[in-house]
Amino acid sequence: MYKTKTVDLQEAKYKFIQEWGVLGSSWGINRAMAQIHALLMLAPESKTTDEVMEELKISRGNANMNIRALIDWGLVFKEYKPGERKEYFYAEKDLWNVMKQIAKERRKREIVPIRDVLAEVSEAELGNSPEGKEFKKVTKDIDSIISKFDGFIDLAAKSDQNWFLKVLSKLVK
Amino acid sequence: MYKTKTVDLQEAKYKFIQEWGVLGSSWGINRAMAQIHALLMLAPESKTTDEVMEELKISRGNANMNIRALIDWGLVFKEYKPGERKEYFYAEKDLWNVMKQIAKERRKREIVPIRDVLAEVSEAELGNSPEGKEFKKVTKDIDSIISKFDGFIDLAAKSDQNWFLKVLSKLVK
DNA sequence: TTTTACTTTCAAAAAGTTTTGAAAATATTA
DNA sequence: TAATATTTTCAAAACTTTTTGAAAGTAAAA
Repeated sequence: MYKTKTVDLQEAKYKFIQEWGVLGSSWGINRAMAQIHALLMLAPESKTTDEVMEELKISRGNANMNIRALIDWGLVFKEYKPGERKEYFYAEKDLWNVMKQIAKERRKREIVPIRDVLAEVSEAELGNSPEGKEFKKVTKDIDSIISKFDGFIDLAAKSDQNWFLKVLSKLVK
Repeated sequence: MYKTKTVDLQEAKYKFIQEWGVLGSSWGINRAMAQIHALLMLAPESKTTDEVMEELKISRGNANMNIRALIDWGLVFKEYKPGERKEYFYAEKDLWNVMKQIAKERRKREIVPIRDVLAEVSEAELGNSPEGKEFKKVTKDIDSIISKFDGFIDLAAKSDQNWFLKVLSKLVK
């Protein structure tokens, strides 16, 4: 087949997958989910559940549930191969699209709820005590920044990577 | 004292603190830590460990450890009051500074390690198999985007809120 | 229809994380 | 110095999340 230093590629893959798992956990994404995502991003071809189980040494249930979750997040897709009964899975590989997708989901799951609470709380009758005043000030301030971020994420999600990289380089130069 | 609808302020505070706790957990910050942060952000005056324990109904050990962690993250500060033996704590309230601080810490804890792995892995002898090629492509791509983010965070951390808001509004307008 | 291949579910187990509370350490006052 | 106030530590308990694996479900082939 291919004459490669197999050990090195396997080691490199392993290291990257482990680190992607660590990164995931500190962002509230479970290890298995992050590792499956890394594995599929690195794979030139789509993989079956059995391959994922085998390569990451995880159980069928675990593999199945986390592949579903990744599909749910729009980061992994299902594919059927002609003449094959098994389902194959492949990942979105463009990191820009990955980030856009994550931003969209997190916006829905996190920004929307906190803004709802802020809106609700801004209706409350808080009085004029120092406590009440401080509360108003801080929550108003928080809502103002969050709303700007929200607008930005919304915009970024509609734009392409090129636009974004231009913006970044203009800023950073 | 102050004639306020105490119930409403207390309720509003309670709701906000709870939600900040939920938000924290989905970003890998434990509930107590996020709640203490919220409590101190909303407080017009600095608070003692006992007040934090009392208001959030948590144990001394828990309060102590998480206040330390917040100090470690640069989000909470210690204050001594003349004639008092107790330590008082207050939070950074400017959300821009809070975010800058969090970005700085996360950069150190997360971006630096993943870039280290990417650098290490880019040195490996990967060969010319499809696997090796795909690995190189994907990791190179990831490093390129991460490095741009890294530069941006670094820049943002050195800038003030005004600069940032101007940038955002220019983009969003 | 029955068999076989494959996917999904979910209760129980394992692993991981957070919290408690009491004891030890430290600091301040008398 | 001893007594008191306060903070820190950390082992055990409580809680949460993740993982397993076997059973149930579904779909395709024989």
